[in-house]
Amino acid sequence: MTPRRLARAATRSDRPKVVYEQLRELIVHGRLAPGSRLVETDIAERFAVSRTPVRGALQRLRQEGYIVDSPSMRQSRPTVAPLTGDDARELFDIVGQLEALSAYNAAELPEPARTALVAELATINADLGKAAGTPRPDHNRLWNLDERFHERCVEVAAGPRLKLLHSSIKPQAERYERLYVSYLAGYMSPSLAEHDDIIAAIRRGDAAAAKAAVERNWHNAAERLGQVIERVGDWGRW
Amino acid sequence: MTPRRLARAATRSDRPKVVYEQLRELIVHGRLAPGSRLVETDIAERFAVSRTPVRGALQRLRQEGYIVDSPSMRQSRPTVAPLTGDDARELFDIVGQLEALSAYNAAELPEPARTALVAELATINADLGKAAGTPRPDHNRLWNLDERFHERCVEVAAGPRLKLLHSSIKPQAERYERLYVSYLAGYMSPSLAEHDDIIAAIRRGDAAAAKAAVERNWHNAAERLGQVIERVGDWGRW
DNA sequence: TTTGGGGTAACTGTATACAAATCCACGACC
DNA sequence: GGTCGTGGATTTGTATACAGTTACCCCAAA
Repeated sequence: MTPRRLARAATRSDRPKVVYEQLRELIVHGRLAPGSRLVETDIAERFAVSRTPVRGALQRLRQEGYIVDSPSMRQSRPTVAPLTGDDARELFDIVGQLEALSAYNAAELPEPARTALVAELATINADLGKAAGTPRPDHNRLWNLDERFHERCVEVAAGPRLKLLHSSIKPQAERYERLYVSYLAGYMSPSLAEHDDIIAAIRRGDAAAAKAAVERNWHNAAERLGQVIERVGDWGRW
Repeated sequence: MTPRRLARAATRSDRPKVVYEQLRELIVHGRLAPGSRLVETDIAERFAVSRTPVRGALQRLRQEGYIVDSPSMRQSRPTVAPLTGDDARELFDIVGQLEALSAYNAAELPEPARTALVAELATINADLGKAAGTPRPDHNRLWNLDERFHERCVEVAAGPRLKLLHSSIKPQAERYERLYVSYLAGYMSPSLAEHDDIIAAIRRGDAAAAKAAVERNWHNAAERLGQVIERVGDWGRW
């Protein structure tokens, strides 16, 4: 990957966005470990831009929770946010609440769109079941399918505000999911059943049930993940 | 008010924050009308700082939804976000979901804290009832009490992430509430009863009920507000 | 009177120089 | 040997100059 050229080639007003996306990618995929210090000048040099667009990207990452300021001093020293069990639980509950609202709206969608969505979700979940059933499941594929399942509801049914919020928070859950997906692969079958509940509720237009089903799915996921984290240990704390 | 001196006196690393807070205050209180253009140079001059901290403040306001970019062009021209019925409904539902999660946690609080919170909420709601019962209610006082009622749950029971999210979204609901509070004063009694439901659920430690009660409260508030907006007309659109 | 085009003014994006504040290491003194 | 202080290096915060783009205004022509 050659970030230098990407950022340079970017048109004027996209530079902060490009830097933001690249950094986020690095954080989510763990290439920037929790606790790492982010130095403006280093980043600027690395992407071949000045500190100005870098500042924009960092501020956004900070506001969205990907990076935090070192606790000690008044002058802010941004570091990659740590991954802890408590944070995971809170984060998953929040994402669950937001996606639950989407599901609520999805269940109230007018008829042609709703059936289409249900069909789509059913297909994805079936694929997910098949992928999980194989002897050595492809973790990346599992994650992608699960991701798409949740994403579709939001894309179709959420309003602009909800979409914005979701897109800024969801990737942070991705940090945890990507790290622990190998440990979580064994817990797929309850998740599959929960997805079926969601689909059924949306199909019959039962908004309250759809909402509750999504909340359950995420709350259970938080519990499963929390247990795994406690077993394996936190990252970025000691 | 003399913003010049405020921003100047602020210590180095607080300047963007001060500008942010002042601008947000102006927007929330309607002194900056929906659709107004925000020009970096003007703001910088007004607060007697350079464009750099102003940019930080604007970026934050944009990300939180207080300002939007003029629809047409690639270069961003920030304007104060319009107020519409649809947006109000979506916004209130989101805030409701977040506060519902807080209430859920509040109902699971360990014992000394929970009783204290319940007592506090009961007092506030009683004051609210008294204030609403007087012949010519003080709208500002009504709003403050209602605000405090909702705020306490979050302060006591929410985790750091939830608090952060809430503090960035809630003031946007405030924009609507402050504008329409005079029209909404007549609808206080259902809201009072809904508050009582919340208090009762937390008191008996019924987390699910507390969550549902908060969601109902906000969803109904969204409906009441939506009707008022449709009657009175949107702001910032025509 | 309205519409189209060109030119100018205004505003934002970027880069960079400078100032202030913190951290780190080294050394002196107890 | 340990601890505290001081000086330099590092890094962020701020201001400002410059470049590129957009919008607006004015004037001419239909």
